[in-house]
Amino acid sequence: MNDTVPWLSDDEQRSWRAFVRLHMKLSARMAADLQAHSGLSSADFEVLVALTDTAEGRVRFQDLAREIDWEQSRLSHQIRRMSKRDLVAREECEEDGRGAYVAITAHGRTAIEAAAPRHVATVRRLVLDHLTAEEFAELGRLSAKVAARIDAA
Amino acid sequence: MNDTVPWLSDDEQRSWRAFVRLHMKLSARMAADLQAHSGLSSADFEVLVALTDTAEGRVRFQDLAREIDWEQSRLSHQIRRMSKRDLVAREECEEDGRGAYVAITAHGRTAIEAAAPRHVATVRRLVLDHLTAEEFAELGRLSAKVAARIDAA
DNA sequence: TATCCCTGGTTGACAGGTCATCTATCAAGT
DNA sequence: ACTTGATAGATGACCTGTCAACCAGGGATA
Repeated sequence: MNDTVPWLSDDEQRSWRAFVRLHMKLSARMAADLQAHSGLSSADFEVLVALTDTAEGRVRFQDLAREIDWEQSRLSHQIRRMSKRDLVAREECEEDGRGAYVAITAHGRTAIEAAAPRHVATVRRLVLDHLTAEEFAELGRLSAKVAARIDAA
Repeated sequence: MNDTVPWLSDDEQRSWRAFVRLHMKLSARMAADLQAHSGLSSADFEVLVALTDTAEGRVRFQDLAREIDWEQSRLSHQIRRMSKRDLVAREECEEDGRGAYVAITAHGRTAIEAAAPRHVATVRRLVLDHLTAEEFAELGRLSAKVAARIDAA
């Protein structure tokens, strides 16, 4: 089995490690910054963004899970915890007795609106400021290219 | 405060989301694959790689933590769990009564040697195969560039 | 309406991570 | 020796994520 899989070359190895390292540092920093300044975790933020992206401010569990690419049960746990903090609320689903809606609360809306500007500023400070517009666009293009094929691979 | 922070443009937003999305999918897939085929978590893998990278197969806690950029306590917990599974062992430090070494066990070595080829294959299948050599090098270059400045920012 | 399976969502147990706090040892200065 | 402060690492509480098992409501079929 070992024979059929060529190891990474030195250059490839360097690139790969840089890539992994960037993701590690970035997600750690962004999460810490968000938590410290707005009291929201990355998970909270992601859910709230998805909710504000919809017109009605409420979505079916399934749809939300698909939208942010999470497992069902992860979302279920997360929503339970967020409910306790009054960031979102569960609502019954009239059309389907099994289903349920997740709705953003007024408090949740306040929280994300307060958090968003700083979040954007952080993205700029940690990433955008260090790249030219072309470089950042290229990073996006390459990311999209790979991401699109990951599901199939 | 809102006024001083320009929102992301549509293009920037697209790039950023693609970037984040790639990270999410990739780490999820790699972790699942590793776990399923070798019984190791990403955390286990990272620790074992760092240990095999050293000549003696053992390192001081501090050095290991710095090497893989983890918090002290995270490493401590992780090593305790890995010890129970006989992947690593704690060893006393003669030079410094406070210190301790983490050493890879024979079983740990076997485990990582079994896991590595498939891991590399997965990196190839999910990422390298979808990019040209130039594109991948560029991805590495951009990652390194940003990562280098994150600590200071 | 009884039976079957499918689907939407929940739950409990457990691994992983962070934070604050604790213990033990070292290294200086007195 | 004796305090004092810094350093190495451990620990407990608590939050997050995964997995597998579960429960309840649809929808079809007989």
